[in-house]
Amino acid sequence: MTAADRVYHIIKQRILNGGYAAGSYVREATIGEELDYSRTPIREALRRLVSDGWVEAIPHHGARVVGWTQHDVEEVFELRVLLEPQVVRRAAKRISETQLITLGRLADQMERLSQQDDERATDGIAVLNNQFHAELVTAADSPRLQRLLETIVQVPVSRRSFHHYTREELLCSMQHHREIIRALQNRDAEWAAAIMRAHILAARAAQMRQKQTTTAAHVERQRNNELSIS
Amino acid sequence: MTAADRVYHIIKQRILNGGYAAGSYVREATIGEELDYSRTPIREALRRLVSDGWVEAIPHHGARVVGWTQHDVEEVFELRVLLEPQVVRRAAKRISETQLITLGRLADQMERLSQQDDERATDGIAVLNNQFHAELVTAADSPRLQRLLETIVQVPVSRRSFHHYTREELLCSMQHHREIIRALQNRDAEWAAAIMRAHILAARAAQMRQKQTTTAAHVERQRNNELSIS
DNA sequence: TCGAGCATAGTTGCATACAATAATCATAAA
DNA sequence: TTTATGATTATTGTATGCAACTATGCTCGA
Repeated sequence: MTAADRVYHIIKQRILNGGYAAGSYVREATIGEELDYSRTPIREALRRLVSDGWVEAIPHHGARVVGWTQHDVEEVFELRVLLEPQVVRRAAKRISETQLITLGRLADQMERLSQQDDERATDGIAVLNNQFHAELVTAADSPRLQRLLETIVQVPVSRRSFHHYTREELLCSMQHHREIIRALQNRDAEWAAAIMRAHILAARAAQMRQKQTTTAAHVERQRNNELSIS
Repeated sequence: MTAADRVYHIIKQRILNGGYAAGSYVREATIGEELDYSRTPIREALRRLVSDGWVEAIPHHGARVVGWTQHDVEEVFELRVLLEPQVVRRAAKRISETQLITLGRLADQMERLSQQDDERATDGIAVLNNQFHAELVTAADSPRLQRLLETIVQVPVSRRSFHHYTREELLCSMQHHREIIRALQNRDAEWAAAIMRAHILAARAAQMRQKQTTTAAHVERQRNNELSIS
């Protein structure tokens, strides 16, 4: 792993953790001294973050961390509703028995965790859920589709959403996973796609609802029409 | 415009023109001396080309120009069939009168050119067609959707396809443009999406057919399962 | 004759110094 | 008081030299 790779991941992590606030500038020299790298790998990392859409390059003024508005989140869901069903449509024709077993195991674990009701369990579910979707993307076997999804589905956004699910929504989501697996076992592309579509639309609904119930701590952000991403 | 920008465009152009063959390496030092830049802007340009998907970075071995297989083309069409209808679905709700007029003018010009039947006219149609689609993307007003399309729709591929249309296919394509405009005038998102879907599937059919009718000059490429991109 | 290991060459990866550019602030004139 | 203009400063953009790494070919041993 090169220095540029390391710097890339460090900065990305900081953006996700809120270490760098939206709108703030990431200076090449500043972070370079802090991490004890020269500006060269920092520059490369920032360029990659720009093309990933995490920061925007202001010519001769630096790299600014982008802010997420409610509108951005809606845009992403609109695209996920198109692309994620396509993932399972392809997966239905290509998935292996081994992959189906893996998906089943992930669904088992998620269901077990969803019995409990604490923060740690929810975190666990979020991780497993990401693995579930990653396995589906692998089974879909389309590098371009994978890249498009990686481009738009910023992990923290979808991950955070789990924390705002009601108990009912959580169970519904678990049901979806089971049904997706059944559809894939039957090699039924359209069935799988239909459930995945519902799965994403349900996630969107939860996210949209959360939009309303903002705590006082987020008032400033709301004023700027921005969202916490971590 | 910075040196890195210039280098980026030069290399990209050369890849499109066939100056750099698929599979060949673009050496930082070599092209640096040739264009009389240091390696730094060259590196940056190559990194951008990597993230655009034009070249792939082999660690410690250089940037290799990627080759397009028939399979890649199919993958792209599969995604365009999803995304381009979404463009007009959004555009139907947002497009302005001015933009509708612009689209109408572009359709006029394309139809006029399609009366003729020489290479230059076909080139002209290709350019106008790109403008037509670009106008639709603008009207859709979704930066992310725009970025995804720019990522996957490599202009030369779709552009070349026009040259392989039969007379009938060309007229059909012109009809599609007209009907898309009518659907947008009626603010009918699903009508517009349906026609756009047909439009892309028709383009795919033409492309797939062309796969069969390869000239002797392309035998070597065919042997490697690669396609001309320019 | 085959394989393992080592040397070497060629390429990218990184650091540092310098150049260029644009924003900001102060100052002066209208 | 406001605006324009120029100096200054902060920041990115570029060049160059050196370091690190990988692949390749050669040599030596089995």
